[in-house]
Amino acid sequence: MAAVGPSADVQLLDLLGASQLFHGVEREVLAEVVARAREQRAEADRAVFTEGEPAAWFCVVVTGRLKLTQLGLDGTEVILRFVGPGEAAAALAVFEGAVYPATAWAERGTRTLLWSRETMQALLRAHPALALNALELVSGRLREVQERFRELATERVAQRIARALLRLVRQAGRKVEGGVLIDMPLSRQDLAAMTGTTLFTVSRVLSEWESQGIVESARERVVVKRPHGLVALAEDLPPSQPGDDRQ
Amino acid sequence: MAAVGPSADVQLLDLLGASQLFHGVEREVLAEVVARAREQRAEADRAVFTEGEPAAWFCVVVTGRLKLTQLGLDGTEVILRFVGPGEAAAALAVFEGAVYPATAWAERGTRTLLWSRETMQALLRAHPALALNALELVSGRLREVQERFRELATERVAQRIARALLRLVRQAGRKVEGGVLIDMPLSRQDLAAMTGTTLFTVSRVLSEWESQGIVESARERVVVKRPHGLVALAEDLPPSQPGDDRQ
DNA sequence: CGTGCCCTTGAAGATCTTCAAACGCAGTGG
DNA sequence: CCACTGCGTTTGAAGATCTTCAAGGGCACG
Repeated sequence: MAAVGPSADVQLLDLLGASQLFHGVEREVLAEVVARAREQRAEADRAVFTEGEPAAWFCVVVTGRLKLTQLGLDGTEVILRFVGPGEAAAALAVFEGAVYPATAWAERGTRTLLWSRETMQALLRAHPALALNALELVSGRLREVQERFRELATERVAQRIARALLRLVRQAGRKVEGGVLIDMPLSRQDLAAMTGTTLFTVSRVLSEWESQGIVESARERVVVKRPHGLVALAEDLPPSQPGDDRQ
Repeated sequence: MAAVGPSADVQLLDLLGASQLFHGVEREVLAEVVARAREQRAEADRAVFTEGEPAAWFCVVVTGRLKLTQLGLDGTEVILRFVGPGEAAAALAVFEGAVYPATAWAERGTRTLLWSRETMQALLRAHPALALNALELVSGRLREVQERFRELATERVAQRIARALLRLVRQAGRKVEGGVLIDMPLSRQDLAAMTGTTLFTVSRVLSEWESQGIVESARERVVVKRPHGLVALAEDLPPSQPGDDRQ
């Protein structure tokens, strides 16, 4: 872990200035925020922070990605969401609770900015605009989790997997020949942990969709070939035809 | 709907002063807040606000209770939570989004305080302490929904029903002879909508628990006779003995 | 070239939903 | 006062959905 040097400041200012939490705050405040940050390269296979531990650091991803998980009583892992560049993690821990409500796993090569809980709370108190941004941030996240809760409560597995893939396309989609690649390592187990099912069921569903030409999948890799097909499945509409996806 | 008269001010000041959103703010601010509120008696069988409609009012319950629901695509109703006296509803709608993310149904005799979206946002901007309270409020709610999400994703129906009952005991429990009454009209369908199952399954589970002496239930009414029994079910522990509950 | 990890597939079965029928209590109106 | 009626509830039976367990395949990486 190292203090942020002046050379990195410009990039970081841009990153934070475009982030939901810090957007719209004055340049001088942003400079103060950057000055108080510590940068860290996350080590692979080690959690950046761990569910249940005292909340010490607020976190913004610079490059790479975090995976936020919770553990069920029986040890089943649930994936809450992925955190990409410019996005914040551990907001809850710092704004409200005393412990992290989730564990954060870093992809290889992930770099993060960290602020201590105390620093973050001081910044919020000193700059009301920041507190309002934080309120918006957390509110948006609440809306999203409530929606996922409703989906989990009312929809079948295939439908939920379709939704998960569509979210991932929006979040990490990259156009490739013949479709949209979800540009991150994504195992069947990951998809299962996102949708409240098992890796076996995910495997079966993806195989079925592959035979219908909706997706193409390999080891930790999914390409969505016909997004409209997934939308139809997610919205529980009559299945679309292969031709429906041309634009 | 009527402006709040001076005679009601003292009670309302107490109620708001003790609420999560307004606690700790200065008396004069609180007075301003009350002055800007409108009080409303909710009509039975009519929604106080409706999912998907433009967010116009922020809401705090004075007496009675609101039931917040969402609709699934197929019309299945999901209950997000209940809102009691001093608690806020439609926080999301006002702090972040443009539309209500849920529908609010009032119990008979429910009275609410309402602030327009614009008023609420002006108050937040004018009083940073209020924004920090709001941040804490929404953060706490996010933590709670994430936990319920995990439960829905990892636990069996009976376990989730046990948890729902324990939450209701905490929220609306009233000691009665032989147990704790959940002091509100609570149908099997309600419990099903809280836990992502069907009223039939809830009925079967409650019948089973009744035969074990854990609960006693009637039409829209549940008495928890052995809370520890429910805790054991919720935590997936070996079943407790009837004697375990004496204090 | 082996080894580990992820993935696939089948079969069996648990869990839960769906549908149908009927019960019983509460409130209503005769 | 009583029958009627509506609504929440119960219960059984059938079956859909999904999980669990087992076995094996295949790709990437060392």
